[in-house]
Amino acid sequence: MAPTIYDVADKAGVSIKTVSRVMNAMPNVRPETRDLVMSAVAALNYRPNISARSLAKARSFLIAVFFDNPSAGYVTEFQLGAIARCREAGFHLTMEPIDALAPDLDGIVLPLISALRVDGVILTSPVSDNQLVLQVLQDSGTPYVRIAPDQVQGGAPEVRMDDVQAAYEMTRHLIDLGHRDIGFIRGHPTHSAARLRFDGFCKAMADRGLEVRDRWIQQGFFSFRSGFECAEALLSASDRPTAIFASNDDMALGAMAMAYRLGLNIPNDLSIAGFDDTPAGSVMWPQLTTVRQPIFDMGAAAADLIISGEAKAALAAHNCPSRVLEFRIIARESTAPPPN
Amino acid sequence: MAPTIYDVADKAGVSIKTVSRVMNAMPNVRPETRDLVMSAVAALNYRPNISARSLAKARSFLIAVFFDNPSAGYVTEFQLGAIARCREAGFHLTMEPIDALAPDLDGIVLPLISALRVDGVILTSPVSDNQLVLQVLQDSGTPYVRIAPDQVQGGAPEVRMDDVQAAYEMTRHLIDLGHRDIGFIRGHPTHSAARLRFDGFCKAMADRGLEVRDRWIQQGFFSFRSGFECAEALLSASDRPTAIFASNDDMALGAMAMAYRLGLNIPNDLSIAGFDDTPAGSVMWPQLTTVRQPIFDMGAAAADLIISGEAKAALAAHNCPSRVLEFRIIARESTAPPPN
DNA sequence: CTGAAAGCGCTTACAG
DNA sequence: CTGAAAGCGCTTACAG
Repeated sequence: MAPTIYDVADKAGVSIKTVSRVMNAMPNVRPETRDLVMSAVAALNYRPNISARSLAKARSFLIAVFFDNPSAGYVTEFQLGAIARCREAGFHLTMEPIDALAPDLDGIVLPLISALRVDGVILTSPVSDNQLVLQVLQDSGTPYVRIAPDQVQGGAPEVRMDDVQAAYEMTRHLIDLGHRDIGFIRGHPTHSAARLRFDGFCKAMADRGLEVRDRWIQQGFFSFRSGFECAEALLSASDRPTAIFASNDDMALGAMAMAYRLGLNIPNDLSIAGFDDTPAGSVMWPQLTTVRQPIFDMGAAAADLIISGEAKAALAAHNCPSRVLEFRIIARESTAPPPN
Repeated sequence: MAPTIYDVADKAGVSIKTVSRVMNAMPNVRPETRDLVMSAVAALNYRPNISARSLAKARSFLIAVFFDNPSAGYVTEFQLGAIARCREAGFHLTMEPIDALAPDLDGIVLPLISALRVDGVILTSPVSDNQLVLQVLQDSGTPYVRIAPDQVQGGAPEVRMDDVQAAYEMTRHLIDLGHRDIGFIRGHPTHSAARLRFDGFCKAMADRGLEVRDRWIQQGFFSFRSGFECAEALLSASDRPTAIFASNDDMALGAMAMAYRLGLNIPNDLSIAGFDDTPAGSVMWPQLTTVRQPIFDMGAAAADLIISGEAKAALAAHNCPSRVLEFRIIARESTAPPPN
């Protein structure tokens, strides 16, 4: 039904090998021969069968993303970036949700990679720090890329941004506005970025000789609800902070909702800053001051590391080249000087 | 490197055909033979190579989702449902964002299906009403499923819910609380569900003899920002409605933000209702009254229609069996009787 | 109930 | 610069 390489070869009057050469942009084809083949391809509307190609090359042109992330905005944005790069190279992306706490985790992961024979796997945080998953990948010889991992570990490239520095600069932004009493909402404990952002916050406070009060540090989980609840703990006492720095946008929005509930005006009574620059933050009122994290670009970079073969090379050499992407502080309307 | 069907056959002392029979759960295998094969499979940790199987069977075990949706929450939830069903059946999902306005849309879609040879395509709204995409799929003989389509059209099964009835019941809920002055925020004009929800609203109002004022109907786009802006138009005049029914949760949350900005208390001064029951709505304060749409189940149903072969049958018979899933009105804290 | 042979549509050495 | 042959790892008729 669909035309095969034989049909194209017949029509062009060449061998299938020559068609293969043209389709794969290999050298040693005369321009005229090439044109002949291309015409036949166009006339028949031929596309190579990816299964046949996969079988012959022992490659699948398929990249899997293992994820376990509470933020739909993050997942979607990352996915879009990875797909963009895949499309340029004729690759496809398959999304595989992974429950890190599943009892038979390797029973889930192993079939995934051994049946599909993906050319590579992208691990978003916190799966990027799951030792069992890393081990299975390593043992099976599957190239993989770790996103924002915690521990440096050989065998796979890393894609990350400088979370410490970003949190440092955002804290600095609040301090420069005049805030001295700053509350902090920590991120999900299993995500290493959560720890790094907290480190950056503490460092900035210490550098200016400002006190980090225990009561003003709250443990969140990257969800809107946790931000809502942490803000209540932060704001209900009489000695409340004049600014809150939340470790991601979802929690910042939760904090904002709680502030409204308590009758506080933002930013006049309270400044709020987030982290991520997800779409919701830029349309919330007032617009959220946040750190722009290049999530789309991180997805594209991760796909590129697999497509380019760097991930495979890292696996063989057991090293971990890393790509560090740029962030940017986005000062919008949710932060202002403290009252009085 | 990875064990093949020959390795298993050798170890079990049978032919590869018998191994194939066991792996595919086909009849005519003696229990003892079956056990022999299973032991060999376990011992070698054998998994059939999906590329080889695809090539031989002319099937890919791959399902593509074509989407073009502004709501990350919707996309992720749908994807999770589809993946759950795929995993049971050894299928995988590849996500393909489609820009309906791309100038060379068929140049994008055609390679996608002819190279991958997916076993089926799931079209979420509004791609499910894109005539060009439908035509390409139909011509190529690729089974597909349409989610919440507008026009009934032969060739593919549909998965939908009764948007008219759901909007009708939600409007009824507001009327029963005592509201007579109800504003409505319409959804994105290219999504057929947007029109159906508006129809349900109008029907409920008419059935109770209530007036639908032009000024109280606003055109939104399913985004937080559009809900925010529509609510401003609705609430800034002196004769404002006592309740707002937004066509999705994102817009309802936008309306809520605007109400706060204008100093209105929810639900005492103003009731707000949404549609979808996305996670954000249930943690916002006050929790959003909304329609629970079974997005996860719709994803699972769509995958099932392809895996079970119903989509293929529909293509051959040129009919369109439909699966209509149940909704539920979730009355939470954002709606209450009108003031006075 | 089980097996030997051919074929799915490509690519990879190997010749020339 | 081009081609004939073998092989990737499965499944599908066809025998027995």
